[in-house]
Amino acid sequence: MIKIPLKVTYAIFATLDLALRYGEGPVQARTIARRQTIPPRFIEQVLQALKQGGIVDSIRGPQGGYVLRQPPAEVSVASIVETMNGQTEPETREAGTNGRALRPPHREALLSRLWDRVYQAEREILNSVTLQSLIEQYTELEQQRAPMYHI
Amino acid sequence: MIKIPLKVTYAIFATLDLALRYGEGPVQARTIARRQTIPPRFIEQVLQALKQGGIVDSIRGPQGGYVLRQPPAEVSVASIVETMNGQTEPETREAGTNGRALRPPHREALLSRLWDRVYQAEREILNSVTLQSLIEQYTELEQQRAPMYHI
DNA sequence: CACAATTCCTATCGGAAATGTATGAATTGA
DNA sequence: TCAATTCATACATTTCCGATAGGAATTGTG
Repeated sequence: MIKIPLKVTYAIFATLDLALRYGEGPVQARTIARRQTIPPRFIEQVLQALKQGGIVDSIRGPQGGYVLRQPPAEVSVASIVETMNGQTEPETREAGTNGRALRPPHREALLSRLWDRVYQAEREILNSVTLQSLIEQYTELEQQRAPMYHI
Repeated sequence: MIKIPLKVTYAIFATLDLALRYGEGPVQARTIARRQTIPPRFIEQVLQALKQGGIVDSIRGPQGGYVLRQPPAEVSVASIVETMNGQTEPETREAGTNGRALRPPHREALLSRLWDRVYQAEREILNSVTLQSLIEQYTELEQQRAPMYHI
């Protein structure tokens, strides 16, 4: 029931792709797009945002591409989500001041306290998950599927 | 950073308005709209949704209106939020199946697990808050503002 | 029964946001 | 110099959200 923008999902898969090749030099946007089935021209914008957020670095020119700025264990999903969300805020519309007659001021405060608690809980969870732990979970799942193939 | 639809805020204030008059007979949509500064024609839709969700009951005809279906202590904010969110789902679009080349199936599972955890945490918080407790918090805040006036 | 008050149903609309496409400029290794 | 790549920006399309509108259905009251 939670609404996760596609943009965020793309960003996680893209950084996950980079995490799997961490230390092996830059990966091109096109390559990530192909492997992760993300629209090629769209992923550029996602990577731009991730660069602005300090998640990835970029190398221009031939053989250029993108690399994770920090090792996968240092990159929390929270930082990715926050980066992708906090992108576009042209005007902080103040909902509630649209007409006249502001209700008692506490009315608004009541709910923002509640939303704050929810947001806080969300952040704690996403902060505890890193690209590294995601990869580990992933390989676990893979092994459950085809168990002991390597023995 | 969390995006709470106005619809949800309206729904909470509307039910809160009903909670304050619980047991005193139906309240008309127009009355709630005026008191809570909500667009009159819009609140009808909100109340419709709340009715579909089993939160309120409606009485038609003159002197009709809306009433809470259960006492305020029994109505959790979670039930209101879920009712208002789960409204419009024409088709559960499966992101990722749009072209060809499904990625390894676990890739999707990985994230849905994560979102599930987040959603779960949110639900636990919202489940612990009822209209009754909101009212109590509200009057507490009011008394802090103008303390001891009644002594 | 007639009437008016109310809920109920459904369509529509404008603007904003999300998603995706397009074009070309800037950078840089070879 | 050239080609591969990122970078910047604008544009198009679709979907969602908040809101408005018109009238149908229900029902208490005189």
